[in-house]
Amino acid sequence: MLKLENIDRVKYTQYMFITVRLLNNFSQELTYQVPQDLQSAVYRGTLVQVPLQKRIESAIVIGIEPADAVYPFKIRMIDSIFPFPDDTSYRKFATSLAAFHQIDSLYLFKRVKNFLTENEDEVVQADQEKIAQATSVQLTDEQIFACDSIQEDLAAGRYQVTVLHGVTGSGKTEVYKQLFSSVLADKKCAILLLPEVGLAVQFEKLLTAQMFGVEIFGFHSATTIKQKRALWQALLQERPCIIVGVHLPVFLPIAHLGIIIVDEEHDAGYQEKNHPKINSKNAALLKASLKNIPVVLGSATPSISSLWNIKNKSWKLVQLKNRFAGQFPKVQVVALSDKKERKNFWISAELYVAMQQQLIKKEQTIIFINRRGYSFFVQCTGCTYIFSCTNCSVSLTLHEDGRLLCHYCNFCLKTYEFCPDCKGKDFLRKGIGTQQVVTILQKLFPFAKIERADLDTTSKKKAWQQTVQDFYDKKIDILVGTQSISKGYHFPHVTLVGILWADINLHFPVYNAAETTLQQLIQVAGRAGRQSNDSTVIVQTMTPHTVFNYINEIDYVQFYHHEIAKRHNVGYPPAKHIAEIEIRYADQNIVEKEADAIANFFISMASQEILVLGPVPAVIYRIQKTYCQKIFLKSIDRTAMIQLFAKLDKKQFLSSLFFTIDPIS
DNA sequence: GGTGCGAAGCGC
DNA sequence: CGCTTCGCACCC
Repeated sequence: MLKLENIDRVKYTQYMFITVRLLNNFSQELTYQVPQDLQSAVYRGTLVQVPLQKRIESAIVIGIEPADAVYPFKIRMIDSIFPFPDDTSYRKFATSLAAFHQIDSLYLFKRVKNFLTENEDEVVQADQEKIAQATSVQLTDEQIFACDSIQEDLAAGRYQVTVLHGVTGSGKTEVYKQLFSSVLADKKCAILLLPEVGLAVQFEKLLTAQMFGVEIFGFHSATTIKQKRALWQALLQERPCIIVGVHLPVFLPIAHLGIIIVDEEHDAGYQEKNHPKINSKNAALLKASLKNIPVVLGSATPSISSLWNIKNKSWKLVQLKNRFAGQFPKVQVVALSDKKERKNFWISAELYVAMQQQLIKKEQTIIFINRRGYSFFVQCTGCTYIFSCTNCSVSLTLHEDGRLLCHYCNFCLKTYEFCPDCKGKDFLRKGIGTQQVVTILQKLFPFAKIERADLDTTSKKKAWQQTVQDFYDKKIDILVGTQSISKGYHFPHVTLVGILWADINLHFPVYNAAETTLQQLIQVAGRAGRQSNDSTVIVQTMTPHTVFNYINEIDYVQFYHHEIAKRHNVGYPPAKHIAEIEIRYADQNIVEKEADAIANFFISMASQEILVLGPVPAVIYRIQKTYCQKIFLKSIDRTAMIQLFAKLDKKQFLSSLFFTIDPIS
């Protein structure tokens, strides 16, 4: 064993010198040597294990140094090379993504390393979903056309985005399966993204059941460490496989990737919940463009921005217009404002009659409402005091058991007998929730079997599964639910869907409220009539709005023309881009002062085509005892906004800064 | 004089 | 970041 102190400079030169950056948050660059037998495998970007003081750390090679360099300190030898799949575009991908989000360029490497070094014990159990077993089917002409079109891009090896607009029940999955088969036959991998873990698990099972002799890996928060390691092994060995997940699959280095499919591409779930708010659909587009492979964006309700890109970025549009089975439901819009005689404010005469018919025909009904809990808030009639959370600036929500809960931090108030302000005892309850609806319906239809399925009950996984199974088995007549039932479930015996308050989110202060509301309504409406030719959707609204003209799936694309004009007029995505800067700190005064300083900096530095808005306190300006201010930038040019933010010296502020391009609220 | 904890310093 | 070392308060 050679002692380092004894090696003179001549002997040094037989080694290679490298500078590395550690994958923890230690940002200083360090220099190491590489022993001769490892030299041929070390490049810029190679992951290595290096000794640091008394431990071994992971690091990335950022530079190769001249062999005759002299250092004023002892140079230690790297320990080993970290096994990493041979993905030639990965470094470019990682740095581009980091630049886009204005974060550390090693961010992706850190995440990949973290999942490889995760502890064995923490195993999250996935939802067990029932898969309707569909044997392989003869493709329709539409499906064949879609496959052929995308296969052309596959064969040509080009980056081409295809928006696959397929109405609910049109068999997009069959197209995906076909594409996977050809990619795998070519000894390449495929990525399938879904907007939430539950759906990813479902698809993983469906593909496993329907595609034989194919390696399928789930890669999301519900996959066990063992499964993740098996996937990593497969990637190292460059075995062809399908990787299913929400965000993580696009972050992986993959040697031979053939295609990326993003299902339900309009869904907000693709944006990560925490900063950096990486949108895996966008990340997929970046990855595919660097690798020259096709991307398929599937949806029954494609996003306005994707439809815009068909016009403006030569994306392709392929449509599946026909349902496999069953006809589209009849959509009926009724006004809740109308003072017609009815038993309860929330149940219109039309809905009441339709539900009664259902019970007589012994067919199932879904009642949809997008609110959690019993009602919105509790207000004192004496002094108008509203109970709100002590940590967050939002009103507390009343639950069935009388508790008041904060939806952001789970703060809980058990009793509220007296108003803390005026000691009054009279309270007003506003709004509507699933629990209240169940109570109302139970009164109206005393003999019907009614169950609820919202986020509250969904968190109790077992009970939720049982409810879904019971509904599937027709043990329940009426299911009252929130978002959670609108995705991925096929209840063939449902012939009536009632949407209680369709415009509940329509007047929310976000630019895409109409788009997301319509997408949600179509999604829910699509639960009806998967097997029947006579089904109905009743949409109850407080105030009339043009989006309700487009609920019929066939008309969806028409909505684009209506909506895009509005986006142009007010300068919102996709016509213009938005950058959001969040400024957070525990002290309110400091947050406000620093937010002003940052806004002034932007105003002084911004070019003509960047608009600076704010600072404004965030809608929920206090979450878990942290204050938050926001500044928005608006411009056609995303890069210009990124460069402007990059110019800001972040170290001078106490507040944490978070930067997001085109955030989804 | 021992110890316990937070701040400061260092890593190749 | 993770680990070691330094220094001061506090022990009774």
